[in-house]
Amino acid sequence: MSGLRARQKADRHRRIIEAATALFRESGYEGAKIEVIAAQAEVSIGTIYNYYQNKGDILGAIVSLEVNEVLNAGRGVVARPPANVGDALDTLIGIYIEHSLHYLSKEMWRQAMAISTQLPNSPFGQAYTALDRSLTDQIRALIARLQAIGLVREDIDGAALGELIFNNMNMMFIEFVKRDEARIPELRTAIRRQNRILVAAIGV
Amino acid sequence: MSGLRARQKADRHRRIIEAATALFRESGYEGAKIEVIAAQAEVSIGTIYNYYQNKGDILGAIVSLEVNEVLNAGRGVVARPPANVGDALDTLIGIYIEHSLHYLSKEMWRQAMAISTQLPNSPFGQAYTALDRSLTDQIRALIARLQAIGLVREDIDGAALGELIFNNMNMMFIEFVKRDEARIPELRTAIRRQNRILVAAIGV
DNA sequence: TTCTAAAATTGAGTCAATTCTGTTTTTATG
DNA sequence: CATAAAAACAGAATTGACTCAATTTTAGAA
Repeated sequence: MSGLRARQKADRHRRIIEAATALFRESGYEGAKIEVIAAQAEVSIGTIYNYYQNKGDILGAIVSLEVNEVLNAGRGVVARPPANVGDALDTLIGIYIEHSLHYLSKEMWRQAMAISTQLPNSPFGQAYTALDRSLTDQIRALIARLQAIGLVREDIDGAALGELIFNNMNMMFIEFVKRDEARIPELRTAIRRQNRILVAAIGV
Repeated sequence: MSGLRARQKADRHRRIIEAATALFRESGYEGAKIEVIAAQAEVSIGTIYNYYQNKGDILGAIVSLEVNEVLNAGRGVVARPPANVGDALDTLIGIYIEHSLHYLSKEMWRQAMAISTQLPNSPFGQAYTALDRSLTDQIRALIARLQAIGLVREDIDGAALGELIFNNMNMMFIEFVKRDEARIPELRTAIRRQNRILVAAIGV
């Protein structure tokens, strides 16, 4: 019987994530003390460290939820892309960016990104890299789809192009979260302008 | 007379940076305790914090040295670029990448990047952003030069293109420092492959 | 040379993440 | 239902970055 123990475990996980999400949003990542998260989740400090290797991993679990939602939303665009290369890219990237601040504040993103570079081999570091990879793959899938439809030249190196587009978008997003006053519409406009160069180069 | 006081100050700065560089390389950023840096530099803990706002700023000073060297080396390429768009980009990017591990280990880069996203408004965060900006500007200058020579089409949006190339390179470099086993030649090959798409699009 | 205000240094103390060890709870077995 | 091993928990102790009030050093005026 794996009953009680497993149930309690899942329950504690949930309580910790809920408490942390609330506190991160409320007081910021640094401001949310482990002691307080523990109290609000009704577990001890030791238990938190039994579930997560460090404070960053708690944030990591929250980031994963967000990115997986974004990936899901992106699937629809890849399946039925707008009938124009520029719009197709803009729509997919739009989904990524518009969703991005749904659960996570800019400060939470900054911390998450920082931790993922700081500790690339921690559970969260690896998970974050995998998420980036999934996003890159989704952009590549869109390009492949556009090639299949005949909107993008067949001789284009889709794998390299997908990386190029993702890397540029991601870097722009990093700069975006670094500046509290930066706004989404301007971010999207800037990325559109950059992608225009590519769109001109790859269209049939 | 600005003598003694200024001299001692410069001397202490130098000793702190020297001690920190050695210890960061030896024990890693986390492993290098402020207490030990202070002892090795023959100043007190408090003095270190009088010179630098936090541990990250010490690393920041070292990063600035490195990046400024790279920027200097890049000037030569911009002044007399190879007579071919692909080679010109590859040469400039080659300089950036080949220099990058001269003073800084991958671990130091990871920390520096992490801090710059984590605390974008700290002295170091701002300096790091400015350095990125300078590198972007240098790539833009190269493109402008190539346009002047007639190797790149005049109607290309040079500003956006420069960002695109820098952002992609930078993101590739971030992934590179995140993986200890990653090697420079493979990094350069991958970036060359990505840039090939652009080169094809922008050549006259 | 002597003296004083300003500048700089010092290191013990604070604070919060993480570790560690003893205790409690759960499970499985007879 | 008793019990021993395994798993999970608790929270006091540790650790290391950073602060701050007291002390020392320097500059330069008298």
